[in-house]
Amino acid sequence: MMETSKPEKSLNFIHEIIEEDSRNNKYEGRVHTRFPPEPNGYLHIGHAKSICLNFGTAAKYNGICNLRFDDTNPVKEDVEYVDSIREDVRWLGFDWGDREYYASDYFEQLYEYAEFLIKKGKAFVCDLSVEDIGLFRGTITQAGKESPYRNRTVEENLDLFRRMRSGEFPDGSKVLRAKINMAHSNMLMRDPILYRIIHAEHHRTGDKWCIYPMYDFAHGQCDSIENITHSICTLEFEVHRPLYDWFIKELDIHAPQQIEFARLNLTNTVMSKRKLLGLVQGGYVKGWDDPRMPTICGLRRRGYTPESIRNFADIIGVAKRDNVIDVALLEHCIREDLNKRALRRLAVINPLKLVIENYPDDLVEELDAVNNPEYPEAGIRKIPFSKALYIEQEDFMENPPPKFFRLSPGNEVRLKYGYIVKCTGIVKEENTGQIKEVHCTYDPETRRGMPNSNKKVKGTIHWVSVKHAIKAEVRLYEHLFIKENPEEIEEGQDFKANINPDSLQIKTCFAEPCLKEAKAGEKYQLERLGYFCVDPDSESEKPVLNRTVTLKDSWSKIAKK
RNA sequence: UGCCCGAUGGUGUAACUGGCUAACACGUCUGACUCUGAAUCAGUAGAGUCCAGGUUCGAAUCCUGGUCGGGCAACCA
Repeated sequence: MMETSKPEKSLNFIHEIIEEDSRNNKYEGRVHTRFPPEPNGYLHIGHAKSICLNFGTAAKYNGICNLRFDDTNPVKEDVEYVDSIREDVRWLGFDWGDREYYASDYFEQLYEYAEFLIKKGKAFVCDLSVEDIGLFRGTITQAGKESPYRNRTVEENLDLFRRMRSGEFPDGSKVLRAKINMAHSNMLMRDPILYRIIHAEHHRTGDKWCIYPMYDFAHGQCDSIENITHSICTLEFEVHRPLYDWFIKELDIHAPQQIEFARLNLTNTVMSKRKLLGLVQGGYVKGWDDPRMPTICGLRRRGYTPESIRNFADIIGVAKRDNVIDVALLEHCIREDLNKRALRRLAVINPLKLVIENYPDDLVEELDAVNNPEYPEAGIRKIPFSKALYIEQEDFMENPPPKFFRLSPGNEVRLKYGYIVKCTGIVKEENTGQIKEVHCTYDPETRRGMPNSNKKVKGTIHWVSVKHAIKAEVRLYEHLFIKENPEEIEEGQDFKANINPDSLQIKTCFAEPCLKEAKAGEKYQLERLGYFCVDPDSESEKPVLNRTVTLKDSWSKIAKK
């Protein structure tokens, strides 16, 4: 009953900044964040961290979070991505209400900001070529040189900029630049580009514009316009913060606080958009939603739940140091969640026939099986039991090593939900000597509720009735990359050498009949085989099950020793 | 070679902002229980906080100097 005053979870550094601001009444105690993806690709688990961070911190402080599409580069962006992002964020369980915004909503306002800077003498139109701009910028250790166009008059700049807007000049011929300092130690402050000319169709504004603002000129101002208080972004934008603040100050508008955090890295996983695109385009995977992809849609199809991903984001925490999270942690999160919700089913992947010699030939019994042992309210189902069964090949060993609890000659084992059987013999293939079937006898008194049902045996194995089994397709997934840090793979290098050839194995299994009615998206635990999700995209007659994750298996460790 | 940022068990995150034996989670290993060896429960090992100095009664926390890692020279975001 006694509640300790100590909070369950300590505050992360972002929370501390927010609480500090709140103490200083910096934003009247308001917390307003935003998740600002560029619609140029699909969201992945790294974005999920950012989404949880932005929506989560807002919620924690009774604030709100906007969804804003950072669509300032028409040549890279597409509505396809907008739609997928919207769907993925919603699926993760976050609600942005009516606050769905686009940087392109603010193009007119941003344009006015630009004219304002020109009039203030803080921006100029530059005619230098791409190459020359690069040359004039200097290097990381050497100061740059000022553009020869830097001292144009306000009138000339204004005239030129307006003509840029009206479409008078071709792509690449002119840009608008801020007038800051070509000798600044921060390269981004060396007269950064504000606007460039792109005669391209924008997915929202069509051909209304032919000049588009750069990220730096758009992001902070968009934050400001939306009255954002805390603009949470990844570490690589740290060096952009002085510029972010510079625009806000020169424009004299509401000043949000940019806060940077370290992006998520996962072992055996690539996260960069370029590489993910390479996997899709190179045909290494079957699309953005391939269950081996770390994309949100891939994880969803694989069988991950929003809850498990949110929990994962919570557990990994947030800080500024580079980190590589073991995928085992992600897998732990999904096992934990699926253990609670997945229905148990019996299925055999590598069948071995088991014949119960003393079981009546034509008898079929309907055995009660619980759907989830931890949640009785999940109910029970009936499974047909008969004389001939399939068991898993690995559940029988002719010459068992010590500590092998499963079936072996002379040994007793329980058939899950059914009887205790004793192995009495093996039938082998005449030529090859391979085990064709295993024979056993059963004790009719050992069924649940029977007098001998409490008899202790070391092992329990799963089975399925030969006569009644249905066939199902199972897709067994492993990590796509063998390498623990595949992000190190050089740009342009072929993925082939690094891809795990066993990352996808398609097999047919024999399953209990009730799996016939499996519906898309449903989650099952096939005893000992792992957690599975019914593939939503399959057009196959038989059920198709994607393995989300294997069960932890301590036997394989024992066996190795 | 310049600027910015970071460094705590195998991995990640904490440590009431200078104060108790450096905590928690995952992973590891061990045991109990079980109609699966899963789950559950209990327990174990593993860091003295990048290094060297300094301030202090007291430093993971402050100062100085190093070392290592990351980011920055798209008309990408």
